[in-house]
Order: sequence, then structure tokens, then C-alpha cells
Amino acid sequence: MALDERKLKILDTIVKEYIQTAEPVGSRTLSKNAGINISAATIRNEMADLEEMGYLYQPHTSAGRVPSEKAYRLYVDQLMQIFELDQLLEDEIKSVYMNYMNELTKAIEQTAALLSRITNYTSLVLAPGARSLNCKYVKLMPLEEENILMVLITKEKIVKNFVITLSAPADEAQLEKVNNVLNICLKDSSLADLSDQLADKIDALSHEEGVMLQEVIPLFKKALLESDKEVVYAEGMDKIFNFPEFADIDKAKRLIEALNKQNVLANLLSDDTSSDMNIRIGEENQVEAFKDCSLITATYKINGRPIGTVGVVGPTRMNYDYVVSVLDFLREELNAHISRLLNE
Amino acid sequence: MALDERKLKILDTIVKEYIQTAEPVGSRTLSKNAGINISAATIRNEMADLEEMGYLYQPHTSAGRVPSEKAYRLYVDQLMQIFELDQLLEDEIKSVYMNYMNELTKAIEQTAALLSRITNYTSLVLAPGARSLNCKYVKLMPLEEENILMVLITKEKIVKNFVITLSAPADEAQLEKVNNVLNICLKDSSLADLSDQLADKIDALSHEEGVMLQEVIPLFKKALLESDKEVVYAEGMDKIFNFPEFADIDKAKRLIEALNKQNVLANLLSDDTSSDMNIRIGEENQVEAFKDCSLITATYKINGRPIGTVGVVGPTRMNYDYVVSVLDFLREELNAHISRLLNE
DNA sequence: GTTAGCACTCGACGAGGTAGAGTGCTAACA
DNA sequence: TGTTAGCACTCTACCTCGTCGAGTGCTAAC
Repeated sequence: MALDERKLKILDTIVKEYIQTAEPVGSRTLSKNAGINISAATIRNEMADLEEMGYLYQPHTSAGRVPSEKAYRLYVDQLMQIFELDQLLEDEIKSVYMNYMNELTKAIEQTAALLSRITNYTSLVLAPGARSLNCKYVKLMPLEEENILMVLITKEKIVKNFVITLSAPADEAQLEKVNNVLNICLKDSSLADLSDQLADKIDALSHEEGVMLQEVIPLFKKALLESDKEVVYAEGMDKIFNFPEFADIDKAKRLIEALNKQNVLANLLSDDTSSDMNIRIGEENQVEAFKDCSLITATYKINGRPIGTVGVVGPTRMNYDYVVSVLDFLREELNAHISRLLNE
Repeated sequence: MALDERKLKILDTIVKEYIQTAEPVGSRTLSKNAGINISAATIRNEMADLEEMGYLYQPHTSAGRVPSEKAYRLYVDQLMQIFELDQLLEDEIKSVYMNYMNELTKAIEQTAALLSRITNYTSLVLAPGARSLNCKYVKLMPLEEENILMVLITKEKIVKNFVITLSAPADEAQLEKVNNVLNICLKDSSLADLSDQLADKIDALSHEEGVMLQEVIPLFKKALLESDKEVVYAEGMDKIFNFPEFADIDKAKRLIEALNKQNVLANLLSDDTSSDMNIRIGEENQVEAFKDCSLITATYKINGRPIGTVGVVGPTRMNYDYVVSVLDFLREELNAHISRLLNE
């Protein structure tokens, strides 16, 4: 059986209706819908076909039809249309990046809050890990005894602090020298390929500061690696309570639990950065707790290389058109913002 | 009517029983309880008295009795006993502070996670605001054009970064000089009484760096003030789903919503630091969303001055003895940890 | 003052009955 | 051949009713 024009139209309407109401859609409701001018009986025949094809199902015999995940997939792939955002909304998004010009970390935090507010779903934002960033400047500062503070400023305007513990108290003058060497080596380099680059450059330089430098470098790398654990900002978790699909306390519990686990979220957001926009519907999600959710994610980039992800979690009955439109715009703004920072 | 020994014993048993089971306690159950050797009928008489006095109530005529908030208050004030923690538990708590010797912020984050883990309730930890801290060292670093980064290291081993935007690009040499003056002025001083102290000291110094210094100081104060918004770490929010009192989705929703609002939590934790340990039961909480919760908080201190709060949120049917015992020990460890940091 | 006995109350739970929404099937129609 | 009206059917939501059991309050005896 083929999906002719009329079947698609009916499916499209059912999906849209169900996204709105969360109630099974009956043939009478549909036939009264503007845009569909066929009788309820005919629609019933079509719906029976669609059910046979796996696009619809009935919660029980005498209920209307509900779209299956297969239907949402079809809807997302073929039927829905991305639209231009309202001007006010665009301005609201842009203003976030205007207001946090000097600190990318804050801008990213605000992105999460914004995204949840404007979509009314739970938002997730994966901040770039250290490995995605580019070093601009490093400063070593003595704390007390063996401890030194390393302040790392990246070209993306992210500031990171690490406390490093040496084997012996640091001499201030020596620290200064090591600091200089480090800066010469690291300046403008990506933090990802630190190892090779550093080794080469340091060999090329005098071995004057040898001992201490030898010690600082692995400690720095270690600290960097630790801080590289990707941070996910999750906002609006309580929004899930607005959806009847989470009226069951156990479902709500499982989802909230998962949303509170950084490692789960980090995996969720970083496991596929191959495409710009990623929509995972229900069972398409690998993580158990998200198997009755949909997750829409978009990657943002530096020079075309993905460094982080923004995303939205909601019921499979999600407002796909709107969320995709928002994420699309948001991602572009975030890209533009970061590239402004880099070229400043 | 007076609360004689026997009534207290009965009340104590009912409270303990109800905390365990969350089920109304009947007279038969009680009379079978070891430690109470009177018949169910006698207990019924006593329970009727206790109900009249407002310590108990019945959900419905043929149910057992449930402790009122007045009963919990009595229990907390007179009946419960703090006990020594298990050695393993003490070691677990201590190890957190051993493992995060160099960064108070991390230690505090870990405290929240630990507290929720060992109590099985939601934990809240209010980190010290900037005003509670003491300056050790300040470093100004040029970023680009008008922007400079200020790194503040406190004696408590908290590192804070502020980006400050000047009216004109900063000259590096001048920045250095301003930095020196700032350090002379700020060294060892409390960040709370910054205003007066700074003004005096700066007047006493040469006006050589005048213009820039005049500009940096208010900007620094402003940044400090902004970062002074107290941060609350909340862990284990999902734990509330384990309690039947939050089986109602609306109740759960309201609490989770409140727990996600930083300002609500900050108020909750900072509104009474007069006593070391604070127990607020149900209606005693000012904030609406917490009126069917109990909140136990303990303040931690620097040199006897309260700077932050650790706390636990749960149903009014909370395991008060245990939570108070844990918080008591935890607070002492945190105090000891901070004073170690200060005297290092 | 304490206890056993007993009638009473009330919620939880399952059975049964009704209303309404929506279906599938059939037969008639264009 | 595709479309439609009509109708019997199915199933849930909701209500009521009756039963069971836990727990009570009261009374009378110890």
C-alpha cells in the first residue's frame, strides 16, 4: 500500500492535532477539520490503512488514533516545515549574546535558560570541553608552598582555573620563567593537540627551566584533562510536569533522575555530532530513560568544527517544527557569537 | 491536661513508627511494640487525649493516628536524641575534605553530593558569598582592548574571576602598577568592608595611578557585588520521589520548581543564621512550596562568624535524629576544614 | 486506673450498570 | 470504483452498591 497525497494529509493533520491536544484523534474530529473535506467514514477507511502500515495505533478499540513513532519520523522527515521566527523572538535570542560579550561561559549558561523559556521544554546545553578551545594566554600564580594557580584564558573568552601541586615549593622567579616558556609554546595553539606540540617546542627551547617545566607540563595536562569533562547545563526540568505523558510519577522520576546525571547528559549530547541537527524520537534514543522522549539537538561550531551542542527534551509528542526552527536560529547565532569573539 | 511520662513515651513511639512507615499508627500496633506494656484500650484513651491536645490527628475515623506538626516540634525539642555517627560514615565525610584540600569551592560542591547520598534526602548547600571572604591576592591581566581579567584569590582558597571593562584600552605597565596598589590595599582584608578600607588606604598612597585606579575600584566593587549573589548547590532532588507524601504529581511539581529557583533557595538558607542548627517543620517554613516539608539547616563559620549553610529538605516525616546528627558532624568538619585552609 | 468486649465508622476494593465516544462493516449511492 | 450514511459493537470512564477489615469509642467488669 502506498502513502498517497490524501493519506499524508490525514497523517499530517493527526500528528498536528495530537501534538496540540495529547488526546487520541477520532474520525469525526478530523472530518470537521478545515482542509479535510471527506466524510468520517472515508477517513476511517484511511485510518485503518495507516494503522496497518504502522503509522497509527489505537490505545483501545473505541478510542481515536494516536501517531506512532514511525509517524513522527515521517512527519519530521517529510511533512513538517521550518519557519521564520517571530521578530521579537529573534531579538530576544540576539540580546543574550549582546549582553554577554565578554564571557562565553555566561553566554552558554544563558542559552540554556533562554531555550527552556522560549520552548517550554527542558533544555540542555553542552559547553565546549577544554580540548575544543584555543589557548590565548596562561598565567601561573603562586598560592602557598607547593600549590600554584594556573589561569588559562582561551581565545574564545573562557577563563579556567587549575590548582596544581608541585613536588616542592615554587620559587617565584623560576615560576615566572616557566610561565614565559609555557606562553611561548601554547600561544594560539589548540588545547586538543597539546601533547605533540608542547614536546616539540619545549625541546627546541633551552633546557634552562628543565626540572620545573618537566613537572608542570604533565600536571597541566592532567588538570586540563580533568576539566575537560564536558559540562551540561540543564534548565527547566520542572517543565516535564506540564505534559500528561509524565503524569505517572514513576515516569517523571526516571526522567528527572536521568536529567540530574551529568554523565548521562554528556553522552546523550556528544554521541553524534556528524549532522547539524539531530532528532531522536522515542526508541531511537539509546539511553533507557529517554525512550519515551524526543530529543532534538543542534551542534554549534568553531571554524566548522563542532564544539558543543544545544538541545531540547520533551515528550515524543513534541512541537517539532517550532523547536527545530528555534534551534536552527539559535545555533547560527551562537556560531556567529563565537566567531565574533575569536576575531576580536 | 499534662504530658506525663507515659504520654510522652506513646507519642515518641508513634512519631518514630510513622517516620519509618508513613502509615497511620493504630493502638494495636503500638501495644505490641516492645517497650510499651499496656493494652490497646488504654493506649486508645491516651491517644484520644493526645489528639485533644493537638499532637495527633486521624486522617479519618477508622484510621490510626498521625503525628501533627506540633508533635514533630515536641519530638525535636524534647524527645529525640543525637547520636554518634558510625565510624565508617565519619570517615566518608572526612575523606571529602581530605580530597579537596586546595579548592574550597569543590569541597563545598562535594559536600552537597555527600549529604544527599548519606541522608537520602535532598541536600542544599549555600556557599559563602564574596562578602564573607578575605582577600589574599589580586591579579589584573589584560585581555583585549578595554577588557581586563581580574583574578581574586581568597585566603579561604576560593578563586574568582571577573572580567572588567574599562573606558579605554589598558596600558600593561600601568595595569601592573594599579595591580600593585590594589594588592597593598586589599591584602588580608575582608571583602565585606571593602569600601571604607579601600578609600582610606588609597588616599594615603600616592595619586600617581590616579585615573585608572579611580576607575578600576568601582568596577571591581560592582563585579564583586554581582558575584556575591549567593550560590546554592542542590543535590538529590529526585530523592523526593521516594516519599509517598510526594506521590501527588502536583506536590512534586511545586517542590521541584521551588528547588530549581536559586533565589528561593538562597533566601531559605540565609534568612536565619542566628543559631547553629535550625529546624523548620511544615508550616514553620515561610516559603509556600516548603510548607509541607521540613528543612534542617546548620551554619558553618569562619572565626565564629557564619558564612554559609548546609541543609536537608524532606517530608515533615523526616528522620530528624539522624539528619541532625549528620549535619552536626558535617558542620564541624567543614568548620575545621576552612580553618585549616586559613591557617595554612 | 486498666482492660476486655462490642458496636460502630470509614476507606479500600471489586462487581455491576450506564453513558458516550469511536470504531468496523454493510449496503446504497454517484 | 470510490464515497458515504447507518448501525451494531466495543471499550473506557464514571458512578453506585456491597463487603471486608482496620481501628475506634464506649461500657462494664476487674
